[in-house]
Amino acid sequence: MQQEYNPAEIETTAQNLWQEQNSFRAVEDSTKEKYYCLAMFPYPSGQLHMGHVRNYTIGDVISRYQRMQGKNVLQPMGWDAFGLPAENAAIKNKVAPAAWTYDNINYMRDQLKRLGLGYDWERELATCTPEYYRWEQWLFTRLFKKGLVYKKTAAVNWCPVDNTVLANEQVVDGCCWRCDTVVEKREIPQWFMKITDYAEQLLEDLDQLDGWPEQVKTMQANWIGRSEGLQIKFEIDGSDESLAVYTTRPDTLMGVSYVAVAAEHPLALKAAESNSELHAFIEECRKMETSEAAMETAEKKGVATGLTAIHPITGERVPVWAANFVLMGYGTGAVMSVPAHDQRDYEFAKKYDLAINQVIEPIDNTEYDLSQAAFTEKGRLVNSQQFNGLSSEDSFNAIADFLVAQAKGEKQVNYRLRDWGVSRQRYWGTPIPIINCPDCGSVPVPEEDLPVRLPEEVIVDGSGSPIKSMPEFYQCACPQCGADAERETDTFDTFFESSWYYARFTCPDNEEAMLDERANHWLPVDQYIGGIEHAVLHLLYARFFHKLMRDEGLVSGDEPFKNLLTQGMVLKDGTKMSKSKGNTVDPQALIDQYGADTSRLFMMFAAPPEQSLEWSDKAVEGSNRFLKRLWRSVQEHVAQDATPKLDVDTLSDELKDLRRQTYQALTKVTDDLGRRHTFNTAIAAIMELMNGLAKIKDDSEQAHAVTQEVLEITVLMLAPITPHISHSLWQALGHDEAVVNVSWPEIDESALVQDKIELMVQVNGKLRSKVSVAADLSKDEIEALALADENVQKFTEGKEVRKVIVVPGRLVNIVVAG
RNA sequence: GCCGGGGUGGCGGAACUGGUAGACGCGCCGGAUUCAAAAUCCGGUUACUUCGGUAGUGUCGGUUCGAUUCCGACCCUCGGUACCA
Repeated sequence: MQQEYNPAEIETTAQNLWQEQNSFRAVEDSTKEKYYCLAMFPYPSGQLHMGHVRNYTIGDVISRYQRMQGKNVLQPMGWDAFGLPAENAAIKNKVAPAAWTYDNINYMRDQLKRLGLGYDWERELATCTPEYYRWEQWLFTRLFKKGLVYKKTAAVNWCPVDNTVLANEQVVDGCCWRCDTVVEKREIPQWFMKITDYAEQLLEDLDQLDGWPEQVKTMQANWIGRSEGLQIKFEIDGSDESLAVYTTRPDTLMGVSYVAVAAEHPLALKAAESNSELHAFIEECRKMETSEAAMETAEKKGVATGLTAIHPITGERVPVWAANFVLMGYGTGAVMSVPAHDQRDYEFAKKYDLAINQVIEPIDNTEYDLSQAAFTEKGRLVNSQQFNGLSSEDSFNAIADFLVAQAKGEKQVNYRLRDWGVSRQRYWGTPIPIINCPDCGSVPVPEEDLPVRLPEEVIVDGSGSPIKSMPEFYQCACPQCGADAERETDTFDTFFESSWYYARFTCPDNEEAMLDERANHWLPVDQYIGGIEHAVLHLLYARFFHKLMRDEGLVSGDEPFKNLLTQGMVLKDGTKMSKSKGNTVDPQALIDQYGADTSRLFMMFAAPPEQSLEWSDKAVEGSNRFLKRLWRSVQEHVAQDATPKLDVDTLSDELKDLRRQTYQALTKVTDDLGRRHTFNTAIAAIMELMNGLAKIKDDSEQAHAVTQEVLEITVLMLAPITPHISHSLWQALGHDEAVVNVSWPEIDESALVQDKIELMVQVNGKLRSKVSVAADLSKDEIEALALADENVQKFTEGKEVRKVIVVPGRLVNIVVAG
């Protein structure tokens, strides 16, 4: 069979066979080691984008490789189907979000199949179906009864013209993205999950995650932000009220020159009633965005409230200011300010002419000049009465003891992590299963009434969620007292759905329970793969959910994801490819033109998986060329006579070298695919091997036998990456068994033995020569050989040899004087 | 602002534990093949050079026999920043 490489044909053939044989159906089997490989499921936005192709190819390469290693592999796929884009599409195209979403799923499922990804499609799930979301409604009501969820008011972005809540993404430069109106903050009641109850565990258990990248663990630890400090009470002069502040630097307490409260702080609001300047300032702060980046980069502003606080130790009177950099939702909504030792307080004090009192001096007795910047390091206390002379560290306890004794303060562990607000004032999400009764308050929907179904036949027009004006949805009877009541019309944050789907994949068909014993069979996920942009939020919420499910007795482990691979972004024009930015490239054209194998090979070859990949539609040709060359090599090889038996003892040096090169490549590819996940270097090694094979001009029988071996190993090494062409070529090489069921090749150690090695010779760190030596030569012999080398002597002649460094198997460095 | 990445030829990248900087691929240049072209194959390709070498991995400095790799300061860029997913 001598024919052209025709990807469309061979890819269809291979995919049909996998489907007929149910090759990727995962069945629980206690006799084989399980391997659960999961790539983050997609939002069904319409078409696959390059980020998906990259993500799912990585997952498929790892899955197929582990399968060849003999593991029982589970690789499922589903749809993160609730979310904002469906509502935007609904407004734009006048289609219901459900219909739009299901259409997208159908289209994208075909695209995934066309890429030859080995999923167990029997486990497919979509989070927008009641069969899925009923279980998170169920869990929520359980957590409600445990006291792990609660309601409180929190700020949202509000567009006063559209009369709707805006996501941060919908706020552009402080204005509504649709009508350009200045966005306001509005406080509304919302549901929260007590993730802070799990802060300590979420932090501590990071230590269990050996298979996670350090950077992700660091980001999560910083996000949780555990700190030890003091909560300190300041009395308000001439009032019964007091003000609590939290500080991690109680050593600077004696340098407090003012106290700052959030604009929405009750004290500020009260003072504003008789202070028009303060009132105006609070109004101005209401026009601020809610995002952290916007708040932190905004100009620091404040207004004196006219109130005075009493210093808990000195009794000194200090002013209370309202400031835009103090956040009501964080800590106590008030901070003590020490301009001499905090840079932000320093700048604020300079701006508003407030006192700057030094109370810490450098430990090395140098003078610190406070005229330019705050002294923020730790040191020794001065101007601090009875605490003078103590170090910052020692004063922590001394000041804490003093305040505790006087009931003016206490030690406190604080977290930067805030409770998770899960309410969204949107339509396309899971209805929050709560009924609001005028008498009983918030009542969870009883288990037998679940799921609370989201009506799917609706019209979305941008004026808010349609279910908020659907009495047939929200009117109901209180499950406790039977009185007329109203259902919650808010829906869950879509992170809710994506926080537990990995577990549901183990038993998506269970209609009686959220999870069953199959969860403990497959979990934890052995390899999780997804974008680095999920390093904190999604991955932290999923870890939190796992612990919630564990404490409900649904799963047994502490952590959901054993190993994590954070893939870099696919960039276009230097920035993240995303639908919202409109810079996506449709991979369909790529697949149509070159086939799935070329697309997969290119994505894996272009960059290592953790790095970002700048898209270039020109650079695909090379990958295609390589596959065509491989195809031709195999066809030319099999066109010859039947392959004779390999006799390794009679091989020429050239053929021995080729075999060594082959098994060196296999060693590298095994390590690159299995451990390092550097698919680009694995592919480079395979290409090098093919280049090596092409150089052999030997048509002896033994050359033919070695070629057969080289090609078989090459086809198997490529099978996880380019499964279709490997399927076809494996058959061409004379095998009946489908390559999808073949094991990873064994390394022939005897082929790797090398008796001569090449050493680099440096003089003063500069490469001057290379010597070929026997592999077992001693250090002294190597040194003598290097010193005697002609090229080396040119640089050592007449100079004193001070030192010779021999690095076995690598190099010799001769250090000479002058 | 804060947290975490990244910066190496014309381009994507390699160098895994401090030991040959530029593997592999793209592009480009030259050659073979062809009536010609495409495709394919072969060779070359960091810069400078007096052809001996010299310089060179964002910038500046340090540690070391030896630094892309470790340390310090800085610049640029990307991701996240709690309602995009």
